[in-house]
Order: sequence, then C-alpha cells, then structure tokens
Amino acid sequence: MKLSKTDERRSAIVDRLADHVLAHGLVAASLRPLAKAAGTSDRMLLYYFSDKSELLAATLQRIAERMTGAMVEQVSPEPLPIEALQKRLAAMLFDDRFWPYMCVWIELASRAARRDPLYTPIAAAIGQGFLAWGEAQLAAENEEVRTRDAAKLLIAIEGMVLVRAIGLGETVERSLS
Amino acid sequence: MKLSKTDERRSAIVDRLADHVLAHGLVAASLRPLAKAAGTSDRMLLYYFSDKSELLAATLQRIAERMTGAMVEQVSPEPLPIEALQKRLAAMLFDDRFWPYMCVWIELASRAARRDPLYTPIAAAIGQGFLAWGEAQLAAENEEVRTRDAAKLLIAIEGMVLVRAIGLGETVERSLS
DNA sequence: ACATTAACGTAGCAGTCGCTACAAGCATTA
DNA sequence: TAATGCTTGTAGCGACTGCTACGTTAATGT
Repeated sequence: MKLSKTDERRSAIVDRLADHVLAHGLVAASLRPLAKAAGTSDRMLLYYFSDKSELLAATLQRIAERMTGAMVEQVSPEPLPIEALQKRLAAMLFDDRFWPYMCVWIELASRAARRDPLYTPIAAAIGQGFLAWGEAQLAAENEEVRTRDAAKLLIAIEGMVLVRAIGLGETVERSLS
Repeated sequence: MKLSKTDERRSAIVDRLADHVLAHGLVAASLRPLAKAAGTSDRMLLYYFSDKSELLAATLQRIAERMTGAMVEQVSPEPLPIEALQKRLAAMLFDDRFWPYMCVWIELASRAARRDPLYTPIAAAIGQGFLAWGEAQLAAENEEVRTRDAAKLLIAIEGMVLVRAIGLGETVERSLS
C-alpha cells in the first residue's frame, strides 16, 4: 500500500480537474470553477495542493498521461515509414475525441512561447515524449534518419494542428491530396 | 482630409497598443495596463472604442498589417520553389525581430481553437492572407500544384513555429539537415 | 476516555477585471 | 457672452482573482 488516503484523494481531484481543463481550457482554470468541477471548494484545492501552480502542473501531467496512453493504443505492431505514420496520426488527432487535447496543447505552447516558468518545462517534456514515441514507431534505415524523421513528423503534425485550429481544416486536407 | 481628429487619435492609440501586445501578449492585455502603455486611462480607451473586443480587434489588425508589411519587404523578385521559400521564411520568422509576432500568433490560434467568436475570424483571415502570399511567391507548374504547395508551406512553417515555441528549436534545425 | 491531528466550511482579505455614472474642463458656434 | 457639444478625470460598481485566518467537526492513536 503505497498510496495514502490523501494521495488517493489528490489523484481523484486531479482527474476531475483534467476533465474540466480539457473541456474549457486553461483560460477557464481559475480556482473556484475548478473546485466546482472537482466537487469541492477552492479552500480544499489549496489544502491538497500548496499552490495553484502545483495544482495546474499535476493536472497538465495527468492530461499528458492520458494522451500518451491513448497514443500507445494506436501503436502499430511493426514500424511504419514516415508518410504512413503521419497519415495515421493526423486521422487520430483530428478525431473529435482527441481534439480537446490539441486545444490544451496549443494553449500550453502559447504560454511556453513567452517562456512562462511553469509551462515551458511541461511543454518541452511533452514534445520530447512525442519525439521518442515517433522514433520508436518509425521505420528508418539508420539512426540519423530516424531522429530526423521524428523531427519532421513532429513539425508536420504540429503544423496541421495549428492550421486546423485557426479554422483552415480544409487547407490541411488540400495539402495531403 | 479623410481622417478626423478622432480617427487620428484612435490610430495613434492602436499603435501603442500593438507595441504592448507584441511585447507582453494577449494575456497581459487588460484595460488598465493597455491604457498605461498608450499614455491614457482605461476610461479613454472605452471612449475611443465601444468595447474591449473592438479595441483588441483593431489592435490585432494593426499587428497583422505590420507583419504583412514586413513580409512584403521580403518578397523575392522572381517566384521560388517551395523548398527555397520555406528556408527563407523560416530564417525570417525565427529572427528575434519577428518572434514576438509568432508569440501573438500562437496565442491567437489557441483562442481560435476554442472557437472564440472574437478571435476565430481574425485568425482565419490572417491564415488566408498567408496562403495568398504564398501562392503569389511560389513557382509552380500549374494552379493545382500552387494551391497545394501553399498549403504545405503554411503547415510546415506553422509546425516549425509551434515546435520552437515549446523550446525545441534544435529539433527544427535537425529536421532541416 | 482523552488528546492530538487531519479534514473541511465560512468568511473575508487585497487586488484586478470590464465598464459606467457624473461632473468638470474645453472649444466652437450662435 | 452664452450656450452647446466634444473631451477627459475621478470615483466607483459588482464580479472575479489567488489565497488565508479562524473555527468546527471527524478520525485517529494512546
């Protein structure tokens, strides 16, 4: 038994917070609405977490875990060439089920772009995780090509996500035809 | 004489507001700090603009104008193939002088992703403007290839911008090698 | 049974948010 | 000169922000 009662309670709260952030974004992540979504009071959120920063960090980490968990399910048995993997990923990330993650992701990136000390390391870690996932999935003739293809894959995917975010989803499809 | 005194004053204010938003982002764009940056009071901002929405729309439009103005200066005399144009753009947008625009751009995209009625049309318009600029700059054998290459260019550039935003600038360079 | 600590509710702090009512200054025109 | 309308400062509204002081109840260990 590694988890104390407090840790269990914390974890349950973080789960509800993750739901709320995925549904409404970081802009709507102020203490009282979050507390409402978690079924407690702002008072208790700051009882279980020392800070709003700590609370948000835990929530974003949980969101990232869910995302990578969903990506692991999408793993193909054998390595894929970059074009095939890219198509597969694009289809997945544009699914309505995953789009909330992309919205939070862009929000996170917009804060990391301003070098916010809370969000910058979180965003970088998620990006690195994606690169590692891509390298494991890619079929490449050597390691140099593998890392380069993973980088290309990340950039292509992020580009499609951002272009769809600004309402030009059909432009993404046009680029693939 | 088309511009009234009021319009001139409005325009001057918008210029200072654009400076402030480029420097500190939309997150820091609340009325009182903006007013301070413009050398007036929040009271006067809402005298010259009916709304905070209208004020921000005008400011973002001004920022977009500056950006496209800077891009026009970067126009090459003859059309370029997509690889060359992409390299040229990447070098430009990653310049420290232009990076503030990219920060605001991602922030704009993050709000458009949530279908915010204020930011969504502005972001889409800027994206369309970029596509048109790209089509005019690209060397392509026919119109179908031209529109597709412009879409590809937009996606590639946005991808590089977002990946750099999360602190993985070296990943962008790795993808280009 | 009693003492100690964990868990939580109530209420409120000082500060910021977008926005507005009110009035005073100002210039122009009648 | 008087009156009108444009420009602006002061002050404040109610709602919200992160956060905390204080008290009470519930559980726990001895």
